[in-house]
Amino acid sequence: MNSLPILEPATDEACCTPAGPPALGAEEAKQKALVFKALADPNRLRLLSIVKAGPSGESCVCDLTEPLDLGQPTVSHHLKVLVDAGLLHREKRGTWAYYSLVPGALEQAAGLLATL
Amino acid sequence: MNSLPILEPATDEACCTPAGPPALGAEEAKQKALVFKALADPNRLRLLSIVKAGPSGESCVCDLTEPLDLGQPTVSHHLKVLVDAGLLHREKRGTWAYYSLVPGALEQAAGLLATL
DNA sequence: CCCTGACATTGACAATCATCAATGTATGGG
DNA sequence: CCCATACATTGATGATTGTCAATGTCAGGG
Repeated sequence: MNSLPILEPATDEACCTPAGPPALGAEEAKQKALVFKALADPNRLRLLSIVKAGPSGESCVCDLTEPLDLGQPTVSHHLKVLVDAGLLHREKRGTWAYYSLVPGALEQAAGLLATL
Repeated sequence: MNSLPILEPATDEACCTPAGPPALGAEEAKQKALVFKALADPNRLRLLSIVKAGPSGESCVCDLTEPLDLGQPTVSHHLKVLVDAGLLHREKRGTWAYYSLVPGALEQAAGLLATL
């Protein structure tokens, strides 16, 4: 659906905040908010944490369903949100689906706060 | 209501993720999610941006209502959410209310992503 | 005092979201 | 070919949330 804003040059204004629109353009703000929306759920934060802590750097859904005490469809839904936000990567091997952190995605999300 | 998690030592488990609970505890995750929930709205991101870009580092509500094209009660509501999240500071002088960034709050929020 | 201006609070409503049960799809084994 | 397993998708439901209109509060000016 949506991914991390790829550092677009603020498709909004010309150069140096010409006093017209506010510092952060409406469209730019909407893009950045999508990333934080994906992070704004406790269970999704835990999913990211588990995937990150995994020994091989990746986890399958069956490993994620149990520790969260959530149904499998719900976990699948959260994973989809994180993939759409550009934070997780999905790779299907055989019957299993393996999720891993997109390299640098968390750092880039953190960077969004510095460029407000 | 709620503020930035003050770097608590993860009131959850004993020491080194003893394989029982997942990497990020449920309570810890809920606390961190509160911060990102506050950031998960385009208009609130723009509010932070405007306050940050302000020449004196602070802005009153009347300066924030117009550029966002929102009603005054709505802006007041968003500002309250940001204050409750520990991101903004409110100071009332005379008839006006001045909002400013809590020093280091954005950096601390960004740091939450590094310690997932 | 009353009146105006700046802001907060309340109540209501529509929209979004998190969750689950049920069902769909595809892969691998027999 | 059939069945079990792993995961995704759909539909429904209750809970949050963003927004506004109306009202409340409080300071300053006449």
